[in-house]
Amino acid sequence: MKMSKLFVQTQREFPSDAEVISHKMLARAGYIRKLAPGVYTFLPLMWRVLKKIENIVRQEMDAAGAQELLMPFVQPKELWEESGRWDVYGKELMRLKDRHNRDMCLGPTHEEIITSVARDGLKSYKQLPVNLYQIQSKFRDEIRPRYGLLRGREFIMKDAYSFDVDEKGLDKEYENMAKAYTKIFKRCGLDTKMVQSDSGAIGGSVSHEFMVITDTDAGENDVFYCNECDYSANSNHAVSKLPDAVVDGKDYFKEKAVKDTPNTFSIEDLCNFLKIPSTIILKTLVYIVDKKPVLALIRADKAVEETKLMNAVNGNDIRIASAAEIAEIMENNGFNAVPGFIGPKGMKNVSIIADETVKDMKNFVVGINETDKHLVGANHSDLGVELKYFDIRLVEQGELCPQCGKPLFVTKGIEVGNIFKLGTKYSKPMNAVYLDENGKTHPYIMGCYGIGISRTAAAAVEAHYDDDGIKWPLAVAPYHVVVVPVNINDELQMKTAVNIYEQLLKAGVEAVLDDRDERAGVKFKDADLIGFPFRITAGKTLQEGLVECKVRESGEVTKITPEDAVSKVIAAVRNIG
RNA sequence: CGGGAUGUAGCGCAGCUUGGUAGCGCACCUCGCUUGGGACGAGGGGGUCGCAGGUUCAAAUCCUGUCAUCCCGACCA
Repeated sequence: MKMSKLFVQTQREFPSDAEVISHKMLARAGYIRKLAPGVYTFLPLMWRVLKKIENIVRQEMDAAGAQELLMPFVQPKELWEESGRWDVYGKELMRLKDRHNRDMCLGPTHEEIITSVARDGLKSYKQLPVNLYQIQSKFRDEIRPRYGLLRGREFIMKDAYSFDVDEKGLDKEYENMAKAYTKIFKRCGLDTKMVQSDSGAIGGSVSHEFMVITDTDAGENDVFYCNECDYSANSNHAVSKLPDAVVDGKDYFKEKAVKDTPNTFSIEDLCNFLKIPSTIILKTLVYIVDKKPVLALIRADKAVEETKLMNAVNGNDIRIASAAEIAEIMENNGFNAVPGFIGPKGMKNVSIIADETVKDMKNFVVGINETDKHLVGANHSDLGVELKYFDIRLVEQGELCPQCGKPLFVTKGIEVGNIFKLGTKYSKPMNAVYLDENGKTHPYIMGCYGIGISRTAAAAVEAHYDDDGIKWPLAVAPYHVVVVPVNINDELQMKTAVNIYEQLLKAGVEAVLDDRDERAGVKFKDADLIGFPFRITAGKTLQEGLVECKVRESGEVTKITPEDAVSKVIAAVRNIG
């Protein structure tokens, strides 16, 4: 490809609406163009990158025994009603009507479709196991798309679905996919960590996420990990042992008493007023889960992890209650306390979920639904309710690994892949069954496995860049090399460059010839920004019969003969396959 | 949906306070000059100033409404 004809417009400045590195770089270097929030055109360079990633995914999925197909993007409501998700998926599911007023939706994921495909085709245990996948645009109407390709509404995803006769088969395929995923990301130039996670709207029992750990602020997930053993988990799923699990307020309170605690609306106020540590306060938070009130009880120095709380009550949607909602809930229970003084005592018609940290508290401080008062020196028998304990706590760095007891660390991660054990979550309600050797029907045991293709591309940028631009890993770069004649009016330079370019093309290397009548600085800046892994420059060193070969990743520059430059690049490209 | 901000050429911005019919840099076209890290000079093309009302002789500018976008919180590949 000749640079003069390549459809790319680099920008001298970063777009003002970009926040994270990958978005800034991809927009400035002419890879993407925004059409609407979270909706981007993939310009030719971007499309080449995405196709490279797709091909790596394809090769590894095929090698792992999966078969590619392509399902419809627009889906009828009926299937979603069969699985029960039409009502619970929420606003991320883009719903629309066709001309006959039939309800449809844009596919955010394809469990329903693949399950219906499977039940029509997979009738016998002899046909199982099967793993089917597709690479396709998905649409999720995210509340707030941001970070460019990292959180688009329309994005490219590889989604695979496995069907087995039993759990054992699923476990095996799950392992198989985990291995394939690690390989895929490695080939894309990304080191990933496989972490335990919550299974969210997709559902199922076990799930893991593949996280790219970056030092940029683009990582949206907190990942907790242990340096001593293999434990790692997303913050929405991480568990830990508390270093100081048993707390007793007996040093502060000799006996149980109701105390005046005026204007202590926050835990901090209360600590200051009573001159006590927050560890001996029982904190009560009011949440709304699926429109119903839930009280969350937790030791006050710890925070509630909302996903865990939601799961504790089998909910789909959670948010903290507004002041007005709290007032209404209090009124329904015959109280009028304001936030800061709320507690479980006397609360009816609300779910009360206590974190495990509450279990070992003694002689603590708790709200009793009276404004400006707290009960101090309280114990569980004073709460007037039998508590149900769950782990709803947000883990913090420094807490101890649940497996080996060593301190946990936290880091930011970009989730590029996710694997789930679905079990019969879809096959059962959708009556997707096979016949065993005795002629008995059983629902398939399913798994599903996603990779964000466009997100992986963005993550690759987050992991490989410098001040001058992108440093694509060779395997996913839009082109392998740019050949730069410094001055196209210099006959020797131009002839040498064209010669190198043609040799590279002949050898199957993806090369660009920068044949633009631009000054050297412009060409070099563009080459760095776009991120060609190699740059071969035909310039003044030709007087010694040499060209320059620059490696973008390391910045290393060598003066070598044109022949050596060609062989060097060819060798590198052959090396990635 | 709550909190904050912004809409002026493909990109980045000024002009608005104090109304007088739109400007700068980059990019684009032409010519000259230049050719190893985003040169320079001259000339040129491109904008119903988000949209709709209103005030006024006159609105990018003032008023009202509306739409959109971006950032911070609840979603997820």
